[in-house]
Amino acid sequence: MAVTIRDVAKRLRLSITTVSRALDGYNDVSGKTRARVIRTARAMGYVPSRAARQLRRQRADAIGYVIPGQAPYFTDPFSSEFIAGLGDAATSHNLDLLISTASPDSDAEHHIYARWTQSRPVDGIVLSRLRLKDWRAKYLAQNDFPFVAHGHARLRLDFPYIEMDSRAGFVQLVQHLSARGHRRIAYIGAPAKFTLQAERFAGYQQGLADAHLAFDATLVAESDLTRTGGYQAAQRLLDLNARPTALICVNDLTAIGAMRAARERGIVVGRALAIAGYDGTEDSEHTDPPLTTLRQPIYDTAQRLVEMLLDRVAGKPIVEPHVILQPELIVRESTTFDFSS
Amino acid sequence: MAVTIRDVAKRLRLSITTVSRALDGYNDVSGKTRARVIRTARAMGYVPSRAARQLRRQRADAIGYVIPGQAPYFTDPFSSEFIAGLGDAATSHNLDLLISTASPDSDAEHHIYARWTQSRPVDGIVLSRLRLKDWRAKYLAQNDFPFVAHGHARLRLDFPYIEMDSRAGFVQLVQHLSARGHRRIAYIGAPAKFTLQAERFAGYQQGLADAHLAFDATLVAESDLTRTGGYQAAQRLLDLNARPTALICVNDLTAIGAMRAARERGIVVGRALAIAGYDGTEDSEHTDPPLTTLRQPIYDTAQRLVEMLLDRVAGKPIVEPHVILQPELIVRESTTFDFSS
DNA sequence: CTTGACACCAAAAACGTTTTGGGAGAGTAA
DNA sequence: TTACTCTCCCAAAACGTTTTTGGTGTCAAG
Repeated sequence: MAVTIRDVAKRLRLSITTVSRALDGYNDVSGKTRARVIRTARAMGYVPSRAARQLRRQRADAIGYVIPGQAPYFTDPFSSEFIAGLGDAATSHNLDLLISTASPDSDAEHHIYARWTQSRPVDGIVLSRLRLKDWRAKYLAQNDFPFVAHGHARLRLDFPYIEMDSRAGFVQLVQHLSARGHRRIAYIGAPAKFTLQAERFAGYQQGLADAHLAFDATLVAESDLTRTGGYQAAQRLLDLNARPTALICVNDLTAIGAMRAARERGIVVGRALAIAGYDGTEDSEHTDPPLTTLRQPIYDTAQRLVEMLLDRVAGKPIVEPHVILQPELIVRESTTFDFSS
Repeated sequence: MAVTIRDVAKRLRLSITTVSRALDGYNDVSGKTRARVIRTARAMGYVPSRAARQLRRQRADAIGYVIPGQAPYFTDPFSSEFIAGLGDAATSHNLDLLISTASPDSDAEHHIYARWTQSRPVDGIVLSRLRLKDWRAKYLAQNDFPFVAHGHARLRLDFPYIEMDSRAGFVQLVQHLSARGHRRIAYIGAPAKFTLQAERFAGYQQGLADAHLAFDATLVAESDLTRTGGYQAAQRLLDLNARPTALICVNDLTAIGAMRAARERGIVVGRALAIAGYDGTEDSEHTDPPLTTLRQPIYDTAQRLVEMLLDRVAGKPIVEPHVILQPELIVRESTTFDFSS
């Protein structure tokens, strides 16, 4: 079928060993022979069998990522960009990227992690959207399986991660809004189990405190990080008697849904209502009006995570195992109107 | 390290063969022995090594998909939903899904397909966003590598695919617009090499002809299927002296970008300008105003493609190798205003 | 009693690599 | 010459499965 190393060796009248070592760049092969081998191998279209190599080296040369979505409607641009980053990094390191989908804490999720750690089709795993008590982190650490994460958990566990200081970001955002005269600032969040919710919500509260604004629980809604979720949550908030003048959303998707709810009520976003999101997705540039948001470098983060993971897999110490990045506040028309005037 | 079949056999004082055959459900193992084997294997946490199995069976139990994006900014919800469909289908068949990214006709793309066909980490490949002369289809067919496609190519090649009758969809869309009094209907398309462009453009032209409207080349713009691309293309069209009153976009993303261009010019979408897209992504529900679009069942299509691919891999004849689906016209406020009044 | 048929199991080959442990020959030093 | 060191190459083992081939009892039929 496919051309194997044996075919190449036979053609060259060399041993399999020599061909293998020549291709792998060992220095116990003469330059002439190596050149001959490489030329012939390429000419014959030889590519090592992945399975055989994996079996022998006990390494898969692949990494895995489980998209944390609720199928069939996961269309979060965060995931897309994250996957693009992982994919490109993987390719440039000659790795394969294995993808699966499972909603958080579902049976499917448990199953896939069990399979990946036992059957070892991947050398390491990238986690994203961590939960405060993330069973995945616990499980992988327990089984001594290499992994890195986007975001951290509140567990007595040490693992490499990159996270955004989204708390600081939201503090900054509240400040931005209060400086424009907003006094009733609402917040649409995510389920409490997610670390990102804990931090962003904390940032929101901290921001209120900094601005000497009272926290009002009725101005807080929980959603599910989707457009539709944001739409529904915003409906409730906008129908309050004392309507908020500003809406901080846990991510851009939520904000996009919220904008729709406002429009349906004839509330002009950017004038009668300020709305802000988080992520800095391309979507946010094209909303009406363009959305104020906190940008995080999703693609680059994904790439960097792969680097960290590879070090982890290789057993090398990781230079900077806990990276904390600052999100960048991007002010657009959805929040520029000054309410104090 | 991990527990192997040998360990299980030793524990049970059975041969490796028997353990293997018991687990695989052959009927030349007594029921009692089988039960014993299964129980012990589970208790010991035995999971067959993927690599060893692959090597021996000459099958990877995995399928591959290359995201046709321009990194780093691929955030097309089409891909997201497509991947979700592939992933779920793969999981339910106990397959792995390998993902890579490469922009069309790039070196990276050639490289990845070469590697996947030679090194065989996947049993089959799913293609999407076909090109008229798709080298991938040609290449895979030539190398007798199993694949299926979303959309077809204009090649003398027979392969299984599912495609949308987007031509008919666009005819219907033009009819919808002309019935509302639009006479200057513009079109923002994609690069000509894509099959989807050929078909949708043809539908647009056919629709004009059906409505006895003259085709005007200045009302046609080429874009790149992204929001930003749509934004730029729309700018040109909206700055024409004789401005179009309707804008048909090759996909939703393009339409979203176009809407922004209109807003920046103070043109009220839905009143002074009709805009329509294609795909029926969740995005389209939340734009301002909500976007008229042609919905295609991305997630279901992906799942069905996996089924077809598996038949192909197994060498089974495919019941219905060429599926053609009708997109569903979803009329929303972006095109409801009647110009003839 | 012999002959199959059947149920069960073991040994060994094979999949295609990488790695281990030399080994032949040439050159150099004593 | 002998002993030693390089340089270049190779045979064989190993990775963990599945599959092929064949062997041993037991039992029923002839």
